[in-house]
Amino acid sequence: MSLDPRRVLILKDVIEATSISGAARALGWTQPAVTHHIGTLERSVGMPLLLRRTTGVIPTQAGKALLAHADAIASHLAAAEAELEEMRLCKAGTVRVAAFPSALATLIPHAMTRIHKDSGLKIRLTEAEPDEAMKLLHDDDVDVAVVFSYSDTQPTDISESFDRWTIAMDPVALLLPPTHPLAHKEDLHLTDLADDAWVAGCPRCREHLVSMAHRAGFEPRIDHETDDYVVVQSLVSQGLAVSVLPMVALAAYRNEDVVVRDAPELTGRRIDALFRPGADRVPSIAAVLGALTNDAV
Amino acid sequence: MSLDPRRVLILKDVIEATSISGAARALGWTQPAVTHHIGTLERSVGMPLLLRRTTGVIPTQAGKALLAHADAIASHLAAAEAELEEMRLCKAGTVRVAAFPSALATLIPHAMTRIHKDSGLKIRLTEAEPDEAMKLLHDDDVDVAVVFSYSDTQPTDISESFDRWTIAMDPVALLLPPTHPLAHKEDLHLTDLADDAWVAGCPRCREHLVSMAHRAGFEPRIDHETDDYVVVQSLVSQGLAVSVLPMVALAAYRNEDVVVRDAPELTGRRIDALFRPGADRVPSIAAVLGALTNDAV
DNA sequence: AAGTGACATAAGTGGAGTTTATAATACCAC
DNA sequence: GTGGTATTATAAACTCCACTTATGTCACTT
Repeated sequence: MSLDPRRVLILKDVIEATSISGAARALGWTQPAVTHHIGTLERSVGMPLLLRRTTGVIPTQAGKALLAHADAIASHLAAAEAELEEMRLCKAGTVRVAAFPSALATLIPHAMTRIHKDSGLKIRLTEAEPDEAMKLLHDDDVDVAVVFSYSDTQPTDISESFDRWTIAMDPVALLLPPTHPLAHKEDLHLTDLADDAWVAGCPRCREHLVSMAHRAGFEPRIDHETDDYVVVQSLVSQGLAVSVLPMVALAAYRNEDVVVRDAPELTGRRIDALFRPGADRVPSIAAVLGALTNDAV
Repeated sequence: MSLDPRRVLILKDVIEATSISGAARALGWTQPAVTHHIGTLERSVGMPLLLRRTTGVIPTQAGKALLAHADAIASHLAAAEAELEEMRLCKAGTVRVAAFPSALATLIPHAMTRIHKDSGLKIRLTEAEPDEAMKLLHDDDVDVAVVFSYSDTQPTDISESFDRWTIAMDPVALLLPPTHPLAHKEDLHLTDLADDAWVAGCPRCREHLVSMAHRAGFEPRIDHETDDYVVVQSLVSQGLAVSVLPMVALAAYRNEDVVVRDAPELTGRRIDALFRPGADRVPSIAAVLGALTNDAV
């Protein structure tokens, strides 16, 4: 027969109180209740654990042996309780976050300083483009994936399997070389740049660019490709091409030799924090999500 | 709120089964029962411990933390169970026995070899005269006290506070020098030795001797006193006195130059194994008691 | 001898814990 | 797609465990 851990702990109380009724008082119970527990415990081990005296009880050898283990069990329970309490207060624990580069340069640092200020949470950051970040999330390599998505791209099946908190809407801006003839044209439209050379970013961004161009009525001539927003601005500043970049990327790095313009045809992207369904009820993860959304400007 | 150790162990089962229903099957329960336990456990710690998927569950960080402690608790429970099982089967444990010298020389060795043969029990022996042995028992310095008592001495209050198993009745015999005129007299009575010099043993034995003599109608002349049964026989063999000794003492050592006789007035002593009340239900102690009583001839 | 505090036992009761039944959801095979 | 089979949660009913109350006994104390 198997030992009931609760009764083992009751035995510990009894031995420490040196009497059954003493333990009962300490537990806020009546004496027969404790007597009954000890009785069933003894029946389950098949021998007496206590010798009854009119002055109280004294443990047998078996009782002493069991007491030693009971102490260990009680310690572990107490330690677990303390640890969980710390977690509940976000004093401990690590939340693993994956984010795309420009978010890592802008949104995340704000959120991290806020979290460090009012909790003891540790954050482990991983740089990853959205698709990779979602894979990390799926494989339980991260707890939160900060991703972006364009409204004109189909949501992938994997991205749908997560819950999301939307952090921010991130508008997209046009980038022109200062020397570009239309750099300062009023009422600038996308079609004005139908014949220009373009720099495209990552596959998703390229797709978004093409999609916007199609809606405006032309096929963009994409001469260069890079997902590095510093390189994009560098190419533009030297007059080699025009391009688009999200404002968050521009907030992360801004080349002064680039003219930033808006155009009515431009559609933005949405920045989401993804997490495994239900994970937002875990306090530490909720704290990170909260810090991220509050930081949105 | 305090953690219920049973539920912590259930959580361990669930995580190891990777699903609630899997754990329920393993436990021989239904799935809602386990769901309920996990639910109350989560409520008691104030945060989710598991993330629910349709394919099963995966532990949160808090769940993993608790799992670590659950493993430790389960180990301790298993270890305790194994240890107690060994004790129950008398494969382990130590029984501390106090006994008077002649018992230590005769009864105890027989019992010990028997115990060593069919159990792994360890025995720790202490030599002690009855009064001292009872004090050791009272102070929990030994588990069993092998003592003797004469029917004509009042039981002390302390000896009454123990339970006892009677090991043997030990008759007492007369010791005469071979040169004694009555050494081979038929129909020998105690009064025949009313004018002889006597050797008396320990205080109890002396009391017993005097008591027997009084009943026979004389006051014995006690010239020598020693509680060493070798010395007693040595004195008798050299014709310095007559004496009485229990048969167990004679079995331990027998001086061939002493004549051993019976007499109708002689009353024997009882040899008991004393133990704290209830201790005979402890298997290891019961084994020792059993070996002692079975050895009685 | 009465009082006190220990333990055990019996009987009654309330609630914790379990089962049965049902529903929702996701995945897999056909 | 659709049916079958996983998983989960939830509601309601029932069982039995684990308490309490009440009582008895024993030992020590006054």
